[in-house]
Amino acid sequence: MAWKNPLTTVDVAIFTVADEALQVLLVQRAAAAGEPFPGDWALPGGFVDVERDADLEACALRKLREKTGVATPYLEQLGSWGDAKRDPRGWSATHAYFALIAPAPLRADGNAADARWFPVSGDGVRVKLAFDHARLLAAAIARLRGKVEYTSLPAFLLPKEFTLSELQRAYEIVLGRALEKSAFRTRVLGAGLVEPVARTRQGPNRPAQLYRLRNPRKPVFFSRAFSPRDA
Amino acid sequence: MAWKNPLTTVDVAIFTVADEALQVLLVQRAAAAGEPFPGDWALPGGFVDVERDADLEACALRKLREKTGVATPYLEQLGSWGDAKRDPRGWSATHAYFALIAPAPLRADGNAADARWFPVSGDGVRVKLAFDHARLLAAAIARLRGKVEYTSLPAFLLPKEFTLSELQRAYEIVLGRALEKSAFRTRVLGAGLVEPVARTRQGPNRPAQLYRLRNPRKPVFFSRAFSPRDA
DNA sequence: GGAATAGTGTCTATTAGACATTATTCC
DNA sequence: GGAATAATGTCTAATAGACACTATTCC
Repeated sequence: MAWKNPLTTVDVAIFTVADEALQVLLVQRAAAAGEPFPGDWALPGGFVDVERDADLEACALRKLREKTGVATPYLEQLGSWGDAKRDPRGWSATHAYFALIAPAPLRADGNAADARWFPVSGDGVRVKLAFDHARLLAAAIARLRGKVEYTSLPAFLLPKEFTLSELQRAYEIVLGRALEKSAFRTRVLGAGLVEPVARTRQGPNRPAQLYRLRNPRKPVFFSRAFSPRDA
Repeated sequence: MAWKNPLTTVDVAIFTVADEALQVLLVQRAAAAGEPFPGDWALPGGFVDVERDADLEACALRKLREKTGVATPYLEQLGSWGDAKRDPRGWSATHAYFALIAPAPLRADGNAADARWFPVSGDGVRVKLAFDHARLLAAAIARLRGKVEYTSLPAFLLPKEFTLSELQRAYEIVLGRALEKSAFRTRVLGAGLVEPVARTRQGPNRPAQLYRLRNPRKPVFFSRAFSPRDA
């Protein structure tokens, strides 16, 4: 192989919903000499380890597990970005994924000395990101918002059991706009996306039926988007 | 960098519609000694050239141009596949794209001694493909079929000017099922996807209005899929 | 006029959206 | 009973699908 070969990394945009906001997990880069973007915040990621990672998805899952302990997220490939300039060390290409998980405490161990949830505002976060991660994150947010219009993705941002109101709230947080309750329920129940469990959520008011995903691995696609009106 | 780094390639699934079928462009691999999969058919692609390719998309466009001469196709990133075994030369990752172009004569020059259109049948072609290209091609076909339900992608498989009947036929070929004429026209015209040009297609019957894309760069997304009935 | 395809009109069924109403709990 | 949220019902507007019908060319 007489070829100069690009560097290969995997980065993961990990989302959840907490505190009434969409949150993304960022890690702080080491301040060691020679490291690019020392101290900056970045999406969890890094070089593919050809000894440990069987394939790209396994690599993404490993990075997610190292930061959150979550082993079975919703994981989707976002795309890849590669050019001569995005990494000061040379021509590099990253395989970007995005993951949706229920709110989870972060693992402080390992090399992830500093991992934190950041609320999403607009098409990014308020801190400057390393590499071209602002671009990756914007793409992840756009993909998520786009798919939420016609899929069940927000269900993966919630704990295993949830009420329809909580699900609707997750949709509204990601979309940034209110949805009509009746239409929302008809749609969700009609799609067979969830099934009721024999428990209710108690509160200072009428208890709410709890549901769980009928298929916790696969999202459901609706044949119509929400609010075609504004389209 | 003490890292063993994966090999990096770009592959492109190039589609068109001709002879009443969806066609994909394949190239025959060299039979030289040491080359993997000698003589097998494969998607056009190969190693990223860090000297010539500014970024991944430029690399994909270069490969498309080398085979077809087309410079401005509809080009979309399909995803990436990387693992330890897909290339006998070592851990490799490919960035896959898919392109839609109007029927075009192939360029016989260059290293593409043998490039041919193959009709798509089912989720692939009838010849055995090199590497994991059968998997890539199946993913490309699935993506195309899926998006055709709710986008204007088939318009990119036609020449610059076309009639609504020709556009409908392109949809039907990709989808593999008939569409209702009236609903189709209402939808296409209502979406403002095309605009009439001051010419008609003559034939042994009533001439048909010719249209062109209003925006030849960007696809249109419909808010509803075709035939939600069967969904 | 006949064949062939282009293009339009009418009707119905489905369903999202808006909004009102009823239901069930805690205090 | 009052507050709060859950859950359902009713009405309307939009539109896809089915299918019939009209229009325009060549022969």
